[in-house]
Amino acid sequence: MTAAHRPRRGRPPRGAPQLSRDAIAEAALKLIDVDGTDAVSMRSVARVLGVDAKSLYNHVADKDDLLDAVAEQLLGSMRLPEPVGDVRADLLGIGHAFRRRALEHPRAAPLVLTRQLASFEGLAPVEATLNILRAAGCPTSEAVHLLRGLVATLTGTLLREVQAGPTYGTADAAGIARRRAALEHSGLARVAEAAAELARFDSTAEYDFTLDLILDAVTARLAAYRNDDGAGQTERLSETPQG
Amino acid sequence: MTAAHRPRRGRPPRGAPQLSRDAIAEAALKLIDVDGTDAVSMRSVARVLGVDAKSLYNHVADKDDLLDAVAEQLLGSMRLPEPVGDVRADLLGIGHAFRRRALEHPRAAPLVLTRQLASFEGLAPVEATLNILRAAGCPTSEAVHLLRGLVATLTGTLLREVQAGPTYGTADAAGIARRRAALEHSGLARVAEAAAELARFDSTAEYDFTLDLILDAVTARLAAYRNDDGAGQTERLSETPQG
DNA sequence: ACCTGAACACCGTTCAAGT
DNA sequence: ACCTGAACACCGTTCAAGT
Repeated sequence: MTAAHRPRRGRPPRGAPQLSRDAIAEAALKLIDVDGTDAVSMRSVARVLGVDAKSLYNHVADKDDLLDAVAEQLLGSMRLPEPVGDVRADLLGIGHAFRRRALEHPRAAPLVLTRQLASFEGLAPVEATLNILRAAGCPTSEAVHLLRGLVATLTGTLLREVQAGPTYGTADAAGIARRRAALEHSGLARVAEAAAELARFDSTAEYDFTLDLILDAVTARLAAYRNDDGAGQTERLSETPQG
Repeated sequence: MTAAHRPRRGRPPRGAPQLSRDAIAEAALKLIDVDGTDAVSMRSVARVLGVDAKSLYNHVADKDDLLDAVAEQLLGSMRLPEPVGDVRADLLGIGHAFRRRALEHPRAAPLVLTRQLASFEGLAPVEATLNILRAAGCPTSEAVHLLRGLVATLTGTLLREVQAGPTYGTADAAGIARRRAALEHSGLARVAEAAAELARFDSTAEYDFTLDLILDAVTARLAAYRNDDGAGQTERLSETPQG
């Protein structure tokens, strides 16, 4: 056995893939896309990178931090549509951008939707949303509450969609029939009555419905704030807004 | 060493805690409440029950099924308030019941909010919600969509709350000041402007705001369906409803 | 500065063997 | 029917030692 055949030691000679937080996140994402979050281990990620598992600790604090890195990368690289000046259309645009992103990496999406990210990777969507709400005449404090309501609704909707997976969709006729039968025999009157509707799930239609629902509420609030013109608020607008 | 001091073999002699899916779920919940979901392992749960880890496989299929059992137990034992006949108040009641439950076991809540439960443990809240919506004159199909919108919003809101934990609350003045400063220097105009509001988080106020927001939308839809009187719908109501 | 060998204290799960 | 011993193929992470 020559030296070349023995496992390397020290820094890689040359041409070896540079290890970095981003490269590690990318390798982990690749594993998640194929085999799910459970397939991520320090060892499996290292294997993808052709490196020893312990080397990762030079770039991420621990496994949790590695998963944060994946979530940050997904959230940070998200592209938002240009606002057109209509509140409803612009918020809808952000909502759809989120969904598009989530569906590009459905198995990684729960990471983004579920983790409490301490970094500032996710601030671009926040800025965009606040901008739309503020331009529509919403005081800062209310804008933050509405933002949080929107985020919660998007989170819940997307989380359900990506976790339901392709099995709970509209395609699997046999599964739908089975669920429907079970619901009809649940002994619960309303559930039985709605069995046909409960058994099937069109995720796009459901997403659009829920987004429409919450945007009804948001735009109604915006109209109310505009009529009030901030009465009783400490926050004031410096100029008459509206895009 | 006498026989009594050697580890047992075969079924426990007597008085030993009966192993069961419920007992296992309960033991796991105890661990989660104290040390979080990560503290759950087949071995740690078995230790709580004074039993070998492999014995658990006689009552749960695997670790995933064990966690499902915890989620089912939490969801199944939830008590819902009696409806009073007012849609908004009754839906609010269900929302608050969910939150109360989640806050009783904050570290276990993500399990319930996140898992795709195949069992029928969670149907009671579904029945209750459908009943409220149907009694208010909502056709079955729309009722299911509204139900899903409500669930998504509650899920997203509660998930954020339990995951934020006590550190991201209103109590930690130093943390708020730190976050605020960071947001002010983010380089994003709207984020900086709203830094004070973004840095703090009153979970009860936020929950109430979001629930209020979505209920505005739901009640507006109900009013619209009532005026339409189901025009263009295949679903019809057998009697004039409204509680 | 970045990598690895050796090592530690864990995991989930199978399967045959006990009672 | 329900339990365990022995065993397998894994984990995350530390720390000293290499280059």
